[in-house]
Amino acid sequence: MNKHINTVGSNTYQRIKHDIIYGELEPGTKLKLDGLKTRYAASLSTLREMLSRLASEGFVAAEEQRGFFVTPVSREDLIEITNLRVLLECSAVKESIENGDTDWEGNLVAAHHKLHLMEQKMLNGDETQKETWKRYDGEFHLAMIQACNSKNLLDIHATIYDKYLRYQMLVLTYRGQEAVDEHKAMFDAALARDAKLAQELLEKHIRKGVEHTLEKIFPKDA
Amino acid sequence: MNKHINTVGSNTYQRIKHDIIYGELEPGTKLKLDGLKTRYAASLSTLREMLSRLASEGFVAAEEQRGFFVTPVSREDLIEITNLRVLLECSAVKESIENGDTDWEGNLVAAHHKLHLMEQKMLNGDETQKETWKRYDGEFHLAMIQACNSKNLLDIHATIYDKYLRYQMLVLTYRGQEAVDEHKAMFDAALARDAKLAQELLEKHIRKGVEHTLEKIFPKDA
DNA sequence: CTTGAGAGAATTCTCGAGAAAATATAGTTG
DNA sequence: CAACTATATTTTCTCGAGAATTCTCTCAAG
Repeated sequence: MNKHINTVGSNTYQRIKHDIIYGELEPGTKLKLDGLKTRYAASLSTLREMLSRLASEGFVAAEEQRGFFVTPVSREDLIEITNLRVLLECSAVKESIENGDTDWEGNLVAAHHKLHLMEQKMLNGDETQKETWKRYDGEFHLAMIQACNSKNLLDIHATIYDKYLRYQMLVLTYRGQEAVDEHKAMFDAALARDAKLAQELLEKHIRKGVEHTLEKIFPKDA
Repeated sequence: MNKHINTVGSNTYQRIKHDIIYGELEPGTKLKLDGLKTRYAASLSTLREMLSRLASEGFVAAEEQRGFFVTPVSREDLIEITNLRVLLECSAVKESIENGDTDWEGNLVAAHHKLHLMEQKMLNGDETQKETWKRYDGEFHLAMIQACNSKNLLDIHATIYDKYLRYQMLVLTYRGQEAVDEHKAMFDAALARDAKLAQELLEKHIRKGVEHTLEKIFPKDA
């Protein structure tokens, strides 16, 4: 029971980050300290500290003497995020498959199982838990790369994934059976320890998902 | 002269970051707020804000309710940093070479020239400006990937490079003619727009440099 | 000699107030 | 009417103080 210590700071940090990722604070919004103070019930110093953190992670844009903004979204940014995710996650999945032990396999099986259950629900028309589904999706992808033996890589990937997630939340589209099959195929490739195949499937999976998102958020570009 | 960065906060941020990278704040050191307050002449709130930022970049380790520490160094961490740098920089150099325009070439030529001059000085025995030399080295590597068309990638790379730089500063060894030749070869490959060759040379260059460092900081591996 | 409890000291965490800077408003001039 | 200047308002930036938590040292018990 690794209970999270509830300091005011880390609590508001998590809430602001969540609100940005899940679109409750819209891209480009000016974050006036006085407003946040009432909304999150924290002091200026504490808020600044957390906004600085979010700024260096890239969720908030900080302009000297001019305040904080929710980082804007753009077509180019989504493309960059996607390419980075492909680069990092493919590299990590290779390492992970080559080094993963029994524990890793166990966690992967569990993660895929949970995701698969949720996907079945979605296919049957129950779309009430999209946020939970997306969480299981993220946990599955994390489980795939967990054994890559690089804390640094996992940290960077986590941030990139959250940025990707924000774009997903702007549309929250469900690709249905197609995505389900892709997850299953990646899962099988990982258990079969076929790193090369897993990498190829993963890249296709990521890029296909983003294609949908791109089309919906930034349609029709020259 | 777009140089208006004179808030107390960003100033101390830069100084602390510099002191960590250049070893003036040793790895593992406890960063007591009261001590930093006198050393950097800033208030607690301001210091916390900047330490939080450095923590999310990975230069400082922050433990809830227990304060801040300079991130420790380790053999494993250096290996992770190196692998990430190879992954990111090789990917970026490919994009850069394939997309770079005339401006990019110009800046690259300039950066290599400055680096080369400094390398000649070093070869002639003038070792008084190692810090400047390392800066030109960094600027050359940055110039190589500058045209990769991904702000996100460049940002992450900059942080990873600074982490690598900290390990370099712990030993500050000079590989001499060997490294000079490698820089020249990469430079030529870039101008010839041979992305594949540049990637190979870059990976070898990075790994060779780190081999030296690893041996010096963490000698004797099982 | 080791272990554990408790008081005291040190340190972190949180807050509101005043100084500095940026933005908005009003007034003047060509 | 446009453009520039001076003033007023808003917002950010910086600071020290008090509350909450952790650490340290002493002392007693097994």
